[in-house]
Amino acid sequence: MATYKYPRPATTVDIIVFTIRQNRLHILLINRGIEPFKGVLALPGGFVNTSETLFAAAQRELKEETHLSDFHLKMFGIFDDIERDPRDRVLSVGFYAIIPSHDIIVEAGTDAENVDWYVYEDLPALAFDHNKIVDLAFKTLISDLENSSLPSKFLETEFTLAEFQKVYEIILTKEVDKRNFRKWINSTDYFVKTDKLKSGGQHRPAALYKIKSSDDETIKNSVQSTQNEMSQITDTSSETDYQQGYQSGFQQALKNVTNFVNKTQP
Amino acid sequence: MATYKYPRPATTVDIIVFTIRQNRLHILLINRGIEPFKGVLALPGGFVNTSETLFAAAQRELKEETHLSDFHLKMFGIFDDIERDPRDRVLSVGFYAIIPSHDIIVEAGTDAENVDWYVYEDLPALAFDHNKIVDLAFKTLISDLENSSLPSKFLETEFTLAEFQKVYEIILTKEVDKRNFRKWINSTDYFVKTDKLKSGGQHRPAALYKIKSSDDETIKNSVQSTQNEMSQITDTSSETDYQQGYQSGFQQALKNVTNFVNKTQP
DNA sequence: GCAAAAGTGTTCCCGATACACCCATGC
DNA sequence: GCATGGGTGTATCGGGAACACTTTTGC
Repeated sequence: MATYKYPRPATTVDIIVFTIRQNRLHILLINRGIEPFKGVLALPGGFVNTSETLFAAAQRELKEETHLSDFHLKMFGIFDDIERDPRDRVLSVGFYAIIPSHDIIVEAGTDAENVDWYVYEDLPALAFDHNKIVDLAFKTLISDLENSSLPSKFLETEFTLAEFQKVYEIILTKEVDKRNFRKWINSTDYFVKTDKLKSGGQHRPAALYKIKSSDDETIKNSVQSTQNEMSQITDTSSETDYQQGYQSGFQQALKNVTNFVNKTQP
Repeated sequence: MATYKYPRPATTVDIIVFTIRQNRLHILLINRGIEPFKGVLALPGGFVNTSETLFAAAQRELKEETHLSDFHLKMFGIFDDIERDPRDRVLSVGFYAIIPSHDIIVEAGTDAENVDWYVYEDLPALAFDHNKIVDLAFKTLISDLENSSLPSKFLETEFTLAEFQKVYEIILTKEVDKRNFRKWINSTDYFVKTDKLKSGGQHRPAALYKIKSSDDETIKNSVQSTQNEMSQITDTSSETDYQQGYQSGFQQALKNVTNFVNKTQP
């Protein structure tokens, strides 16, 4: 290894905060108050200190800039283009966060002139390579929908199945079959029907569901820990030559490893 | 954002080089020539310069320490435990490489007293948190077997189906059904039968296959580009509460995004 | 009673799996 | 001719997907 005296790239974290408002997926952006890209929209984020993990840095930055503190947080990528920051060599580690719609807090912090929500599908050009980071965040979010407990992070602790289904439909921009959706809900042991009902309009009240857990508060205010590891490099280019590998006879073996565990931490 | 004057973590790359020797999965380790962990086995790797991408750093380090230059290379994780390096705050980005068995070159470089192959299943305690890094590299390799073209990187450009099947069996430590395996080979359009045969012993010669590609050399000497992005945080802890998410009606949509493209670059 | 959303089962299809025998060659 | 690995097809099963009607409430 080289010594410690060489110039080293700096490291930042950038956070894509997803929420759903008015039936559309939104992300949180700041209007940059300083150069470079002053006045341009950018992701919340900032430099990583030497005394904190990447997760801690992401939590700290998001709190500083938006006063949000509890959310589902997940590392999804690293961005290392040499010229991605005009000032210096800066690596960035991307995180995405999910907050329920009712938790919306928008309050500019130190570095941000302005913080606001923007419709995901209609984003302008962002500072640095942040459009690229957002793209990968969204792709990761989509693939993470397979983790069943994830989409309920967009909702309050108790939710109707119609609301839950709507989350999928909004993110995927695709209609979902109600019967199959409910069949799947029952096939997992992730959700339980509470004995409460939600009445809303001139129709039959809907049963409220919640995540099955010994500790509801842990779920609601969770930050997803990943033991500081990530995997699965992705390529955002749109070649379609992916092909499934051979699985016969060892599909189970593959599944056991492929289906990474998601663990929450308080 | 903060200014650029704060102390910053250093960034290293560590590379797990996989190959198959004597029908067993091996990885390349160096016997560290310098403190800390002098005399202890460790992964090849080193510090990232400000003028290179993480991929370039991984290629450079591997070449410096092992004189290997052409290989399949993939980023799979980031390791940021605060105390992972006793000297300083050091982030490490993990890569794995695959080289065909016949390409084996072992030659100690600048920082390594010794470089050698070790059986994956029988590794000793390594320096730093390298055991943890190796664990995730292997898990990523397993899940990447679903990318069909990947396991052929362990072989020469032309290979028999028996050899190819053996690669799966060695890595998964599990027998694979020959008929289903060949059915799958034909169902993909990744491989083509050449008109060559390989005779080897008192039995019927086997047809040689190769990856279907317009440029065979590109495949053989490829370094996998990932546009410097990675995704899919994983957790090596062994909780088993993973659950598949609901897919009905939008499984295709999910698959299109989940099945990340693997792109090669010269 | 009627509008509006909640709730509920069955059938079809495809891909994954299990499984056994003949073929071509070297000696 | 026989030992050795190469090469081939069929039947079953399970999960994903498509699909329509009854139920309960508010007005």
